[in-house]
Amino acid sequence: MARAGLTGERLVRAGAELADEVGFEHVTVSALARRFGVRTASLYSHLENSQGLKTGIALLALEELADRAADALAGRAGRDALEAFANAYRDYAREHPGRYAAARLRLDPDTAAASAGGRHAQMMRAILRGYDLAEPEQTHAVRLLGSVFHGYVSLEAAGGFSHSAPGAQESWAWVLDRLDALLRGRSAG
Amino acid sequence: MARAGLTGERLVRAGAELADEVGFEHVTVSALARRFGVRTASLYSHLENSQGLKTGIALLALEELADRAADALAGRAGRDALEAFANAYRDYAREHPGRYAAARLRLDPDTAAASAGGRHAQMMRAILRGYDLAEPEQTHAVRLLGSVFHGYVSLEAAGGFSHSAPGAQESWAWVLDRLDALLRGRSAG
DNA sequence: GTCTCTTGCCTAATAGGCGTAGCTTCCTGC
DNA sequence: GCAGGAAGCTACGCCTATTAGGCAAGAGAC
Repeated sequence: MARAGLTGERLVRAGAELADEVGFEHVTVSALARRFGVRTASLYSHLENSQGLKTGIALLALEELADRAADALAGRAGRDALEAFANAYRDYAREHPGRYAAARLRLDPDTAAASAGGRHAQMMRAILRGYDLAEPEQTHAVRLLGSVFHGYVSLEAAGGFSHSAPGAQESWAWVLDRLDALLRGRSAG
Repeated sequence: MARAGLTGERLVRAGAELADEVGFEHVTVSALARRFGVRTASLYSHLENSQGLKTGIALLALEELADRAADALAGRAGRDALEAFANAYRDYAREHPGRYAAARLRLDPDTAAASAGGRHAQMMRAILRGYDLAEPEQTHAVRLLGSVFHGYVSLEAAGGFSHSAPGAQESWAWVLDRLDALLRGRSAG
């Protein structure tokens, strides 16, 4: 019988594609097996279990998102960096809704510590170096940025902004502008 | 046989309690039936299906949350209103994590239109009357508030703020303060 | 070119969730 | 005291998750 060439890596990668197509909550071991033309049970040599698959997709997404954000940040500072970073987030979520949802999966502390999650926080702090914030304000600001980015992106993904004017893009630009002003400590504009 | 006294209403209510106890994603028709000491199939006289149960819980949560927010808002304006509203959101999410998660369920357009979702938007606009924002800024601001509240609350619920100083409460106060300044059009403070 | 051994995918089987069909039994109105 | 409907039941079919054990394809030794 022709072998399908399954590996943990390939399964996670295919799982991520599946997530983008059908939604992260519909990623199942069975669906993944179907995609490879293989029996469900066959995946268990390469996967701990269903949860492990989901965790793998989450880790992949966190890594990809961190890579994109890092690229976007390269050579930028201040408002420029803020916007590039924010857009990296939003674009990733729009292009890869399933992966983005996966990235929000609650990980156990050890897994989380070994994930790219830390890079995300580091990058936000790097952006904030362009503004003048000492601790504990800097931590507060990291949390604010995380909240706004995640909140906006997930409300947009849920369709919250799609049935009213103005468009989601305009509000996004306004939000980033106001956020920049807020961090600079001024706001009239 | 002793009747359990099932009704759609009671099932949804019990489903909401179950959600708070075990998490919204673990609410199942079977678990609900067990809770009533009844066979799974018996619930289908009162429930369309599993999705209908979840939708019911979502609608209940939206309603409850709107009621709380309305209470919090009564007699307040400006910054006071902003903080009361924000705290109503956060407190509800902390007391009822399962219900809060349910409230984020994506509803089909008709259901969404008939839900308390509109009240939420109306209340945000009411708060913004205390600030000086014309359209389209007002809509942008509604989206910003929604993003920050939802984003902060969901990151906090995911444990994102629990393993570092300062505490989530302090950041929350800072965020509300900055948000108020941002909306007022000033920010040094 | 054959032997054998590992590995990769298979079948079989259990357990649990969702949902439908059709049955029984209790309660109510008359 | 009976007819009819509502409430919950049994039985079933299908889907997903997961474990255990089997067999054959391909790799390396000779």
